[in-house]
Amino acid sequence: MAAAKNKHAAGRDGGSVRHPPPPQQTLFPEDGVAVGDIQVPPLEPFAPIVMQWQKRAGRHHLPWQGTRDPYRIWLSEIMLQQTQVSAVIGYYQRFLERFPDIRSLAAASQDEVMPYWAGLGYYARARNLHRCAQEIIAHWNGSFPPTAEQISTLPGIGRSTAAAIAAFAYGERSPIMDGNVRRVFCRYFGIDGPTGKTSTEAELWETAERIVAAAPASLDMAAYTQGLMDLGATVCTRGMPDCAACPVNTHCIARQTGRQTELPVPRQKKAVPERHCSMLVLVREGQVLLEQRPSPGIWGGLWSLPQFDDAEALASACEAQGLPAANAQRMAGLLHVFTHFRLHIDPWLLQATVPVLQEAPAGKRWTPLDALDQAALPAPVRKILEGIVSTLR
DNA sequence: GACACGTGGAG
DNA sequence: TCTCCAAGTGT
Repeated sequence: MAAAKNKHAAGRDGGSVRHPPPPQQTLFPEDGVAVGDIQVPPLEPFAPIVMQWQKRAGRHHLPWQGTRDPYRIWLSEIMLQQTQVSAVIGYYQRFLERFPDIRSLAAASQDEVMPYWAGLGYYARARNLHRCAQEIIAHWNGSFPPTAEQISTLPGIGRSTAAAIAAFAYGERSPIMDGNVRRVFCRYFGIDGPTGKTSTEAELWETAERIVAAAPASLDMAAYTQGLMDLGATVCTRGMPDCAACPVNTHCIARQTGRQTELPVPRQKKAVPERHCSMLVLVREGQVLLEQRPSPGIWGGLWSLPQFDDAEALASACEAQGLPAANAQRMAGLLHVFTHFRLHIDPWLLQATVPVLQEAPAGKRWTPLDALDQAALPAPVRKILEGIVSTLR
């Protein structure tokens, strides 16, 4: 154990954990901070302290807590990928009501599943979730594989999510690595490489493994795992961490060096391109024409408005179908921001007074305006249609 | 390693 | 308004 701890403390070739500067030197001479006072964080007590803190001061009443049902744990972990707790709670409860177990999910069609994910984002998660359910029914006799390594072979489940499921459902000692853990570790161990960089991520994973390896066999892995995330979410927060409330503050490198707001170091950001499109809101007899988005791709599997590069393309497509494009009214435009581009949307409302497109073309569907609640709409499309419905009323 | 993939909350 | 980024994974 001492060897492992020492190896970690010393930092490895190319790693960014720093050797403590020699004693008598000062890191910030103007502040008079004696570097000799800075201790390399000890590894062994970390996990037990976090575990005990979780039991005392962590979160215990989130909807997916208090169960060891892998299905519920899995669902929550997928929904929580890159998504804040507050956004997930409602979706989680509605989803479970409709699909209470893995068998009901596997038996459903993707079109039955997507409405329960619409608005949550990252729709490949829902498609993979559905595929995963069917795979578990078909190849794992309806129950989750017994180890994190096996769980991680399933669609939509990477190393961290697999570890979380195994830790919460089985108590397996596999570490997770998410935004919370990343922030806590970067600060506590003074890891200052850019997050996302391969070497930094490798160092973080290795740190996570060493902590678990150094912990006593009595460690409650579920509580430790939860505690790590609770710590990052409620104490070691991004903006202004509450170091006074932190159970591991004494050895935290960031706190000792006043670098709480510098760590973790974000990776450099790229310019976000702008895109434009026009969307057709074709209304006929209280119904609107929707078009299913191809997957993979943005909004894959959801039902959106027919989309065109610009107003001219929209108009010629209308005319080609015998629709009076000249009667289309331009509605208020809106800007929708994605991670990797910004989309300017110009919606055009066309109310057909005579029967048009009696049969919806392939990949399209007439949807009653009063059934949009249950439709799998992208967020901005829902916004557009809500505006239209209130206008027509 | 780079990029695709959503949405909304916080500061 | 604008930036950052949240219980990441797949290609």
